[in-house]
Amino acid sequence: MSPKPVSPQRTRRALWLRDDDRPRKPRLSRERIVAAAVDLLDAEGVDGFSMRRLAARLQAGTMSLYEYVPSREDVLDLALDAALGEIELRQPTTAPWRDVLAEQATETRRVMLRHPWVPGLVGTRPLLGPASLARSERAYAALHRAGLAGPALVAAISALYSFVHGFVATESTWRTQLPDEADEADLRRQAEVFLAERADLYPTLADHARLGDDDFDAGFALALDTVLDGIAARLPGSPPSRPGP
Amino acid sequence: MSPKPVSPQRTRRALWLRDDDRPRKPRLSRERIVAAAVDLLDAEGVDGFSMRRLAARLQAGTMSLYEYVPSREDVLDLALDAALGEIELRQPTTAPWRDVLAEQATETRRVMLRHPWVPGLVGTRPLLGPASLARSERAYAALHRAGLAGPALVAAISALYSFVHGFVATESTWRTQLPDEADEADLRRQAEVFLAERADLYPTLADHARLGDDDFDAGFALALDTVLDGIAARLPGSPPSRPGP
DNA sequence: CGGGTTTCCGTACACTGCACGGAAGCCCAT
DNA sequence: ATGGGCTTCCGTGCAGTGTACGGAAACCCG
Repeated sequence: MSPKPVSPQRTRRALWLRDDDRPRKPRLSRERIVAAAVDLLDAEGVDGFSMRRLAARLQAGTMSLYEYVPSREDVLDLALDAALGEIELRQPTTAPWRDVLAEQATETRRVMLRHPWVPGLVGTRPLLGPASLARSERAYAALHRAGLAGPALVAAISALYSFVHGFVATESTWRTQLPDEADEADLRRQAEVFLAERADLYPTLADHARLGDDDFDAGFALALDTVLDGIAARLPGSPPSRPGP
Repeated sequence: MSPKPVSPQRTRRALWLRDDDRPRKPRLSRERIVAAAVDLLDAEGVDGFSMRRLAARLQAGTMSLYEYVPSREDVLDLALDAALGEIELRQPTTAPWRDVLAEQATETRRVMLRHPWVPGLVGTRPLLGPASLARSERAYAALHRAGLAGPALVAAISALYSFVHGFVATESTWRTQLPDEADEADLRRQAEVFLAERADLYPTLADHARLGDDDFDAGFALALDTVLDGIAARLPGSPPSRPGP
């Protein structure tokens, strides 16, 4: 009655949902590999990342890595969670929700900018690593204590972190597109000209969007505040803004 | 006095900032190539995308493509903008800002879900193609007419589209992680178990986040409304919520 | 000291992006 | 008509990729 009895592995199941117990004693280790992967990614970006180069950094044969890690893709999963693990949260869990969330958001951005390959990967795989989950848990808890629950809670967190990830992703592509100071002014000017030439097509844009000439820090703070305002408006005991359908 | 007289090309300059005039008459064309690229990406995802496979689809030699397109990376830029060009906007520019923005956001999401490789690419390169710019222009115009300008305007748009991109990126990874109906229930259950097992570490999460079991449509609508509320609160002539620093 | 387990890794295969240089078609001036 | 130049097209080649396979060597415990 079952036409397909066993399909051995139809999609790569997220690393976090599997488990793996390897006893014994090595020269390499998963930790060492992941740490080296983060370094390599910092230095060369995701394009310059390869298993051979990673192994070389560890002074090991390429295939030795596969004793500790199932695939290149999984190394990226692990490196991503390791990087996100650098997010440090000083605010006590009992602090006002807005402070907790603001700190998380800015810290997340700081870490993502320190590892410019992170934003690109975040949009590519589900965040189920322990570091990601720990971060989510704190955010959920803060807003739950503020009175949200169920779908409204999920939506609020979702709005916040979708925004943070999206913002830093585009910020990061802009920043790495302007790598050294010399060409930076050059490219900015070129971008200005580019928009100015098309001012008939994009008049408002040409007027207001300075295309990466902006202060990203201030922009982030402003946009973050906007999102937090939106969340605040949905908290119990705040004026109903507009009736839903 | 100038130590580095000419550096031939230090980073790949965004395609849109270059120009290229090719007269004459071909069997291939940039349009045909880009259209085929979108098809290939739809069918095989970004991992299955290669210049050889693309050429095969066009019944052409691999190297013929390079007559029309400088590099694989540029093909991806072009395909991305082509896909974003499918965003259709029915609202007249004179409609209320909230309607314009809401339509843009949901249409963007629809298109991104129709081409599941799009969200992953968006976080990877600046959006300077004509389709992206046209979309931005409309959004800027709508909010400009509502009274925003300068950094506040930029921040509002930035909040909105960062959110949309971020949301659809994670939604998309979840969806493609659950490709066929058979395993879907399976993975959902596994994810539930996964969280339940760790309920001591992530209590709030285990309670409220159903981990992809949710209705993405409703979640998006809710979160989008939250962000729009935040923007509304910043419009001129709305009650000051909290004093800034 | 023998056998089993576990780390390490050389080799090999199928695949990638793209540089190079040649062939073949077209346009136009003479 | 003929020659030259430009522009398509693309075969070949190179350096590089992820990882399957199977062997070597080190260690543990009997």
